[in-house]
Amino acid sequence: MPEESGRRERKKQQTRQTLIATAARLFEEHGYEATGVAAIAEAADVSKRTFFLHFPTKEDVLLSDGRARLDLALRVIEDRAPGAPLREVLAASLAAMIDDTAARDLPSGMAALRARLIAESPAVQARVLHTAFAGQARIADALVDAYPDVLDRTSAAAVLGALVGAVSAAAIASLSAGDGQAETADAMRRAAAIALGALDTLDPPA
Amino acid sequence: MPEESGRRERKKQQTRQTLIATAARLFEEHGYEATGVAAIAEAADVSKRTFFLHFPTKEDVLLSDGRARLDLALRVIEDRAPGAPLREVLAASLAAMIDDTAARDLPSGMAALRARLIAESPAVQARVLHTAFAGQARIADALVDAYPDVLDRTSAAAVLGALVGAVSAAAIASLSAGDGQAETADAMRRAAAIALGALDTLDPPA
DNA sequence: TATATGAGTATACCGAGTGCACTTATATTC
DNA sequence: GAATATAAGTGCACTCGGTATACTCATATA
Repeated sequence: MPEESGRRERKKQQTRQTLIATAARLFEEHGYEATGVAAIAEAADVSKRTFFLHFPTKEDVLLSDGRARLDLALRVIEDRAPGAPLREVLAASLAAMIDDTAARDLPSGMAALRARLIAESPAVQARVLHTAFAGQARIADALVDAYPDVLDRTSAAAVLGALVGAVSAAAIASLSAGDGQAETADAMRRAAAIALGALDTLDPPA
Repeated sequence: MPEESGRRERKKQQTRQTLIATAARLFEEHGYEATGVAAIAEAADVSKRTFFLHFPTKEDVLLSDGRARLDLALRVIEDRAPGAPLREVLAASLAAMIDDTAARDLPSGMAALRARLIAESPAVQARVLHTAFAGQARIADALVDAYPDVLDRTSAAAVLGALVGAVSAAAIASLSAGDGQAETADAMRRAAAIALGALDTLDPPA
């Protein structure tokens, strides 16, 4: 599969990457609120309109890789072994996301920048929460499809809410405490383990 | 305690209530996005500037009673019996918030309107999540102060994240499924029970 | 009665985000 | 290879949420 790799697509991706890198740099230098979209576009040498062609809001330039991580989690659920227990699949799905975060997001420094900007700007905070919540709902739907006998929609939402809430709260707490990458990844894994305990209520382990 | 009840304060509160009622009516009639702050202020016969004197953002006119609910939860923690176990205090704190929601927020119709607007507008959704998250952080801090031996900041964040995440996800899922007040309150309580199971990891019950 | 205070006002302003009509580079078709 | 379709990017005018400033006026206080 050629995967859309013509010159046009490459240039589009390059514009996108330039915008992300430029925005990150400017946020780093002057803070989030003080950096306007017009300034980002100017520094990336594109029009303001082009920025919004790539990102629906100013905040989204910080969340570009979230969708990939969501697809990862959904694929783990879809490709589960037949008869695999809910708890196991959920743990694997979550682990895939955390591992990806540890492998890509944390080392790039993007996660740390994002954590700082979350603390600084309510707008960023709100958008991150909203994005996480939307992703969480999609995973919950996938789980209901996969385990219609074990989970109804509301329970699935509750379980996913607990997992995502625990992991993201732990990640933010750890990053704002100044922890390093390894400690943060570890905090996320511990939070996942704590929250997975909640599943025993629905689906007791042997 | 006289509680600031001069004529000036009464008029201020009246302006505030008028704004809330007017906003609710206009949102109801024309939808959230289609109702501008200028229109709300106009209909309430005050200037646009006055609206922002009472509410920091357009969304906040829908969330006026959230702070009271947070104070309720914090007070339960503060007034705990000496030696009361973490799990119990946390459950009581959460129950106080849910009960207050069921007793005041749901019957007033405000919760239902809010639920509809949450479904309709990402901006409202984001603001609700943000408010919930901010409250969650304050409760986590209070818990760390109350149980310094059991909880560090990251674990507290994880536990609270799990609880708040579970309850809000369940509430939103239930409301957008068209459930009534009683069903929604019940869904929130079940979600809380599920997430509280997670606590056994840290603080095993007898 | 004199004075301080704080709610509300009018106006001009900023920045995020959109609609629209346009150009231009790349892809496709004959 | 020329003709044509497509889609990325542009420029501009616009809406709307939110803020700054300098003001008026009612209420509270001394």
